[in-house]
Amino acid sequence: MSSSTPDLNLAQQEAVHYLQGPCLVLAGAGSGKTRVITHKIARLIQAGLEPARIAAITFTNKAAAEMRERARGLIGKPAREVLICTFHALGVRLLRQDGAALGLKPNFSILDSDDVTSLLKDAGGSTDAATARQWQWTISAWKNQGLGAEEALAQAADEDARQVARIMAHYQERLSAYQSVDFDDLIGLPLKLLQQHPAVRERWQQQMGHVLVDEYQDTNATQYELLKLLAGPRARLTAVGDDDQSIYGWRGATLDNLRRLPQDYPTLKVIKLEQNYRSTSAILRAANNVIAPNPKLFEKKLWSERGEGEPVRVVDADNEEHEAERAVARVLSLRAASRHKEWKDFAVLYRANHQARVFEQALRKAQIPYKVSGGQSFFDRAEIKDLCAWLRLLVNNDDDPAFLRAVTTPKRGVGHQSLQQLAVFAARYRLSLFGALFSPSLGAALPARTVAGLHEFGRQLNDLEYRARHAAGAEDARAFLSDWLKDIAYEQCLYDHSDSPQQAATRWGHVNDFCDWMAARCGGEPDDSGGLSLVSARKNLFEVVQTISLLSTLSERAGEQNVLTLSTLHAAKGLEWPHVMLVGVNEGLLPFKPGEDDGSSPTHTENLAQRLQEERRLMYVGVTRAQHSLAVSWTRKRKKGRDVVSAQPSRFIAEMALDRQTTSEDPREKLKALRAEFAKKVAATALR
DNA sequence: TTTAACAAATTTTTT
DNA sequence: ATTTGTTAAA
Repeated sequence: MSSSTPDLNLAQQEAVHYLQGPCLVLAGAGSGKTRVITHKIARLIQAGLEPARIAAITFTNKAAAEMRERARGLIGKPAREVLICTFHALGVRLLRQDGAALGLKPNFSILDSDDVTSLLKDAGGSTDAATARQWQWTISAWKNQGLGAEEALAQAADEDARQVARIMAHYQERLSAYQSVDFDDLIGLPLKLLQQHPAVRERWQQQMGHVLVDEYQDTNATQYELLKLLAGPRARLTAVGDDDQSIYGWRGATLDNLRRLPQDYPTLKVIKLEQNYRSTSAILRAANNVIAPNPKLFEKKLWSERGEGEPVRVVDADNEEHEAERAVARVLSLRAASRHKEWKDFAVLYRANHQARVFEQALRKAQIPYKVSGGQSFFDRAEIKDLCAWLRLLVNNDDDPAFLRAVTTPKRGVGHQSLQQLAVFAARYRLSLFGALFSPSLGAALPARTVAGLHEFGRQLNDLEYRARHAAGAEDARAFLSDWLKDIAYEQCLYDHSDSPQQAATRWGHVNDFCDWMAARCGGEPDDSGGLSLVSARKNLFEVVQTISLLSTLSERAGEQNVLTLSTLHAAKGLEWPHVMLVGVNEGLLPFKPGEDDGSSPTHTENLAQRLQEERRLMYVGVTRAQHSLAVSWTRKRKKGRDVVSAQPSRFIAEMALDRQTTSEDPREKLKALRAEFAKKVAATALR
């Protein structure tokens, strides 16, 4: 156990030692909030609370993994019993345990975003994926406000909204038929559960001795309600957050939660962490300047003892390619300046995922190793989704979206036409697609060849399910998985469908990574359990499968590689690097301009101002990621759709109020000047 | 009716 | 560049 006088500053100590009631810690960027949370966990244990009764809630798996690691470093073994997980993982836990009260079986499936899109396409009778996405977005927003289909219909403003509300009703019917939930349900349903079932609520409140929330400013309305219920009447709650780093408004996060906390909890203790341990004063000054125009919810001023440091650089480039070249040049020159710098000391941050591409090319050309974080996740790969569909179907036979994917991989002569017919058949008899496979009257409804294919699929599945049920522990799981892959000849399938043999090999490699990872998890790896293993040890394959949808990265250890990081600003939150380059800081891109708004969403001026504030916070987050050096770059031209348009530097660059001489000159210009001079000389000598 | 090959359109941020 | 929708061949 840690000593009672940890090396914390006064504010941090106060936050850690205040156990009398609800507590809000306003933790500025780089002020050591993870440190405060882990020390507070230690303090709670020291004060006699059982580790298993402490919950620390984060937003991302990465944050949860880091906190778990730090807690273990500080507290040792008891840390393993502390529930450290994401909001969504907590929701899963609640629903697995008590979801029956809502008519949800413990083996329910979690649909990923793509499943939801295609489900909505189907439920709403749309051929257009873009409209389905729109619906998805609207429905998600409703759910995040705690609205169901009926309420949404009742309060819908126009016919459009009413139509989406009706589609939502269909969608919900499908979800319950499939025994499936979407991401928003993982918060909304647990909330409903605790609201409507007092016995369950009291049991969970009893269980929760103290709840700590990380990144509190990112909570949405339903998450806040859930938190309040979990913390219970005695409000054993520590919320840690920073209003200036609220960048998830588009996902339903609302700063109202920060505003309401002092009102809902009159005894709330508010503690500000204002000392920054991360950045130099030059960087911090730029950050403070950027955020200054925003209205303040809580007044706070960050300061640091790290010295003035290098001035923040502004870099201009002709276009994206040139910008990438200059970024690479900067990395190389910084690295040359001191031989101690490693690749992992550098990060390139940008607004949107697609901006990564140019930088990837430039880095590859310069042979600089890199990783892209915040891009598409490992589990979004087609080959992994194929396998997950099979596994999901094994766990939950009612999971029709999984069925549709699994039945066509590998191809077995059953195409969409047949599946359409099967769906009609299943709907008539109120069966799941899987259930319909074994109906005796199926033969009358579908052609014999198709039925044969379907039966073969069903037989395979039954066989697999039987074997999977008995697979526990790493060795069993590994054996099961490789048998299965052999059974369905998946490797062959990959080679048939890939463009090139080496692409197939890469994919097969992914599949093997996936299997290794699954097996490791079945063996009860202590490392990354997604917060779902109270009693780790050996796990059944089924238990592991159920948590996959929540994950994005395969191993949290990827961060330990010595490579440069490319990341979106959103994905960069909570991280830090010695040298950061903020790229594409252009008007229209960093204060993002929604493009031509075709009147589909009425944009109020008030809304627009809020959007700008959030963009500013995003810039603030980017600036505050840097420890020693920061460069901000923009391009004079940028691609907009197919054509190239001229572009302006972001207003945020001016707002940083940097000294004028910090603008670095382009080495190419220097070279050009030298050449010109040389040419003049040559011309002069030639004249003689 | 299925599948593979081909043309076309599309990008803010994520659990 | 990737991914969806369309068309032609098997």
